[in-house]
Amino acid sequence: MKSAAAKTSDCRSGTPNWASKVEQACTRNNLHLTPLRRQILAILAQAPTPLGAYAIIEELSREQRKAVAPPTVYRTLDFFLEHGFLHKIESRNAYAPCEHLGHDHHGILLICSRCGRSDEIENAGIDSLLRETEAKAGFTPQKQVVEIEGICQTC
Amino acid sequence: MKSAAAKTSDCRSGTPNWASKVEQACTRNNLHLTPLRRQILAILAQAPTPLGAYAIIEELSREQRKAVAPPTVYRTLDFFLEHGFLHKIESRNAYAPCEHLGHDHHGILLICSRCGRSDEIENAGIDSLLRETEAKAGFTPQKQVVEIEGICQTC
DNA sequence: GCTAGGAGTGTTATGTTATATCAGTGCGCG
DNA sequence: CGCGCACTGATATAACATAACACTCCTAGC
Repeated sequence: MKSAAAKTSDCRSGTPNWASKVEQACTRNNLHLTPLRRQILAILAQAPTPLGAYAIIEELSREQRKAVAPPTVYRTLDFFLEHGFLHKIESRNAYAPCEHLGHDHHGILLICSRCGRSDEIENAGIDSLLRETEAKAGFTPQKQVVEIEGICQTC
Repeated sequence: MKSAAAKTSDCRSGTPNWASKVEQACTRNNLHLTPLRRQILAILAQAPTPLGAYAIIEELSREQRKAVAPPTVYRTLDFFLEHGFLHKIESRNAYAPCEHLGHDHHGILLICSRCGRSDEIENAGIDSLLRETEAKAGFTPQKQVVEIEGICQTC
C-alpha cells in the first residue's frame, strides 16, 4: 500500500524519506544518532512492512555486525519511540516509521492483513471526537492506539 | 473507573452482570458453557482489572483445580473472543469483559494507567468517521483496535 | 447397542516478545 | 586526571502465545 498516489519510490523500500527526515530532526534537536541507531533506522526505512524487534536483530546479523542482543535493539526502538519517530503496532508487536514527523499527532494505522504493509493516516475529526469522548468520561488521555486491520487497496 | 454513575455494585467485582449476560447468550445461541469456561468466566467477571492469560492460570490454581496449562486457557479465551464476549487489550496483553453484548459494535477502550481498570465506550460518530477514512483509503476493515491509555476519573 | 466423528480438555514442548541487571567503553568537563 | 553521563555489550530470565498429539465424552446415524 503506501498512499495511493505513490511518487517515484522504489517499490522495495518502505518509507523513502523517513530516514533523512529523522536525521534532520536529530540534528535540529541535538539528538545523538549513533552508528547503531543509524543502522537500525536504515533497516526500518527499507523494510516493506513493519518489523518486529527480533526481525531487526536478524537483519543486523545478516549485515555482518556480530549478533546484537534484544536489549540493545529495544533500547534503540525506545529512543525512536520516545522522540516520535516510530510507532509501535500493538496488535502485531511490530514497529513502523512514523510518517508525520515534526508535529504532534495521533496516527490511525491501517494494516493490511494480506501484504502486511501499514499506512498511517491523520484525521482531526476522529481525534476531536476522541477528545470529546474522553472528556465526557472524565478521562485524561496519555497515549492513543488506533489500529485498523483489513485489506488494503492494492491487495 | 466503570462508568461514573455506578449502580450498587460491589467494588471488588469488575463487571457484575457480565457473567450472567454471557450465560444467557450461550443458552440462546446453543453454545456450550462448560465448567472450565464457566470458571474462567467467573474469574474474569470478578477481576477488578483486565487479566492476562497467566494471571487466569494462577487464579485457577489458587482455586484448587490442579494446574491448567496455557493452551487450555488460551482456547477458552478464544472461545469468548470469537463470540464477542471478551476484548483483548492489545496494548496490555490482557483480556477484558465486553460490556456491550448482543449487538455488533466496536468498542473504544479507556484504560487507566494508574489503577489498571478499563472501560468500554461506544461512539457511533467515531465509527462512522473511521469507516469514511477507510473508504477514502480504499481499505476494507476487518478488525478495529481503539485503545486510550490515561488517567481515569476516580484516579 | 455400536461406532465414527466432533468438541472439549490435558500434556509436553517450544516459539516469540520483552525486560532486569550488571559490565564495559568512550567522551566531555571541571 | 578522573568523574559522570550516554551508549552499548552480555547474560539471564520473564511474560506471552502456539504447535502437536493424546484422551475423554457425548451424540448422530446406522
